[in-house]
Amino acid sequence: MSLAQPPKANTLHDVAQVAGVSFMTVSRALNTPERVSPATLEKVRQAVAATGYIPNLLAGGLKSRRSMTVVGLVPIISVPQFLPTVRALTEALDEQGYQLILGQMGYDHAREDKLITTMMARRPDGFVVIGKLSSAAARRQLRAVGVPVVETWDLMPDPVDMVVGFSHEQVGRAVAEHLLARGLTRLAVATGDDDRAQSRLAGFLERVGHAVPTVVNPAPSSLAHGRQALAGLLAQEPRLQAVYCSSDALAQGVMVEAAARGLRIPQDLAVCGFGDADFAEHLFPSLTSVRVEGALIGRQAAQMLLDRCGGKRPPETRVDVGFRVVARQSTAA
Amino acid sequence: MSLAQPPKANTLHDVAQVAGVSFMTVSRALNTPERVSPATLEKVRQAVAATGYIPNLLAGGLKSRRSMTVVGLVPIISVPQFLPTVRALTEALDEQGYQLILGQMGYDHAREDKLITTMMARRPDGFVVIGKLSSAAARRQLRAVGVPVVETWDLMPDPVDMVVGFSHEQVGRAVAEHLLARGLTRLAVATGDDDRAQSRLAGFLERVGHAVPTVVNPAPSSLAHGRQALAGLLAQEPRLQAVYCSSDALAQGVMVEAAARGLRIPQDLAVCGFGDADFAEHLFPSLTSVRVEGALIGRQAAQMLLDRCGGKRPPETRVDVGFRVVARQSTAA
DNA sequence: CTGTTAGCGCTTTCAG
DNA sequence: CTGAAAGCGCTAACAG
Repeated sequence: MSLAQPPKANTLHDVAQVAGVSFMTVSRALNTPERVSPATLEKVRQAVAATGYIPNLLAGGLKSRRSMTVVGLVPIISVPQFLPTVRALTEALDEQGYQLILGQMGYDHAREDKLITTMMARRPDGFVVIGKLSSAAARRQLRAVGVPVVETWDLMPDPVDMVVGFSHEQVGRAVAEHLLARGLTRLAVATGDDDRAQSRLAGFLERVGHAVPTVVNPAPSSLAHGRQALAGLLAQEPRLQAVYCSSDALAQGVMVEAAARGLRIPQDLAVCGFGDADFAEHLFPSLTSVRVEGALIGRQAAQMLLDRCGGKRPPETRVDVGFRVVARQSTAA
Repeated sequence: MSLAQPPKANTLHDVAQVAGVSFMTVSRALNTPERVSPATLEKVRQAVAATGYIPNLLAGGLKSRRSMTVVGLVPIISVPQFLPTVRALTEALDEQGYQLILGQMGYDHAREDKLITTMMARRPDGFVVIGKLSSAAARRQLRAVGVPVVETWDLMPDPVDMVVGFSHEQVGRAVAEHLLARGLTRLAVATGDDDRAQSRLAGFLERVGHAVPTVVNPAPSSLAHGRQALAGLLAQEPRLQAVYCSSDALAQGVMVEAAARGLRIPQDLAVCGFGDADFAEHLFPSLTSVRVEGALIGRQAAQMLLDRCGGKRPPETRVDVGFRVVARQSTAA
């Protein structure tokens, strides 16, 4: 071969030699310092500093069966919607010494089985999934292994293990209610084609009580989709009064297209988004949306996972974080 | 203790037993199938399927010193700017059997040392950093260990190891040139306070040749910051002709604030962003911005890293992916 | 409180 | 082409 193996890093043995104790004592000094005498502890501390020792978690994990990693499965990372969750999750895990291994499932459900098998090879201590696991094989596999799993951003009736989310159907109903309460009756929907958006649509239609003009675009939805959607919806129903959009990006697109057509919001057209992105309240006019505590979902998921990893009290297995319709100018009466 | 250890998964031994060969042969069948007879290969294949065997990469990595992981360090994951890079990086690594471990450094440079030490404990085969490593200690440590490092989104003169990015000063100059060429002279800047944005600002001012009204806001910048910024800039110079913004989110905020004040774009105020977010070309009016191939950066970084991991040809050590000012309506003459 | 003894599951190396 | 031996660096269990 050409190159030598990567250089060997210092090990517990090296530190032990410098400190003049057994390597096992060094291990204890690092992991359970309360079981080591203060004098020894100090010697070890200095030896660690002198050698620049960094533990090898691969080795530790092999023996202890705790890799101190959690796999995070997202549809694709470039969807802003879920970033607060990923961020909070990563931070919460990091605080406890766990790291996040990122996996992208794509919206087509195709990679799911392969990805989970790949990830299992890393022997993670848990899985956090944005959305639900849709592959029966994957669900079976995870259950069989008994690894903790938190599905998020939804409240499916039959989670693999734990779940923290909210009811998308309720969101749909609440949005419909919000619009109807303002006397808006000629409604329409611009929505992504993912499961959650479809659930919201179902709830929306249930509350409205009849079909409405609808444009469905492939997830992840974008501002461009929103512009196209409004064009399509106006073609179906020129006298449209309000549009519910399955994301704030979509809603923004609708607002842009409305502006381009000289339609005033909310006088000529009311708009409601979903997700309450950071920009929603700062648009002009400000955008009515549905606030979801994405960061809370991430923190909660981390805690549920770590509780279970620690073998602590049986953690909550199903957490509803709720949501809130935030009324702003775009749907003002 | 309360709970038993997690259940033991199948090992090479289990598969070997079923297949009626030695465990070493199974290992070869999986890793170097060309060195195993077709008949044996088939037996092993069936045994793997029957047992549902999933390799243990922790064990493999311990001996081989190749963990098949790469650490990705981002400022914070919730900045949309870098997502195409993270996405492409994750995908490119996954294709080669590598997974991405995510680390968030924050914009304050404080966590850098601690984070890198934490990550080193996982013995990654490489690091990809969005931005530059600023801690001298961290840089020294990484160099000492000899682990491949790719810094991205910038072209610093003294990278730790490899670098793929572009010149932010050149971007600043190009944007200034673009605005000046349109006869706009009363310019202003709304910018984030991160290193890269500051470099662009420096290039911008160099080309302009004199100071201009400037509002600096803490990264990551948002639409809300953009609105505030325009308000602040107009207070400094009511007859403003053009604003360069260090991100498209900021630029969008400037556009929103302009709309709220009844200013027409570009007639009353020209606006230029940076990053060419997906929404830039679909705004109304469409937003002039600076296109950077974020996904290319991710793919290129992955390739450089894996080339080096494979001990292949000395890979490129410095790649300039360039950029392009995309002129749109927001700066039309 | 400290040390010794066994591996964790795999890859490397060396023999057949 | 296949097998046996050794050990990666650490933790768990048991001894002192």
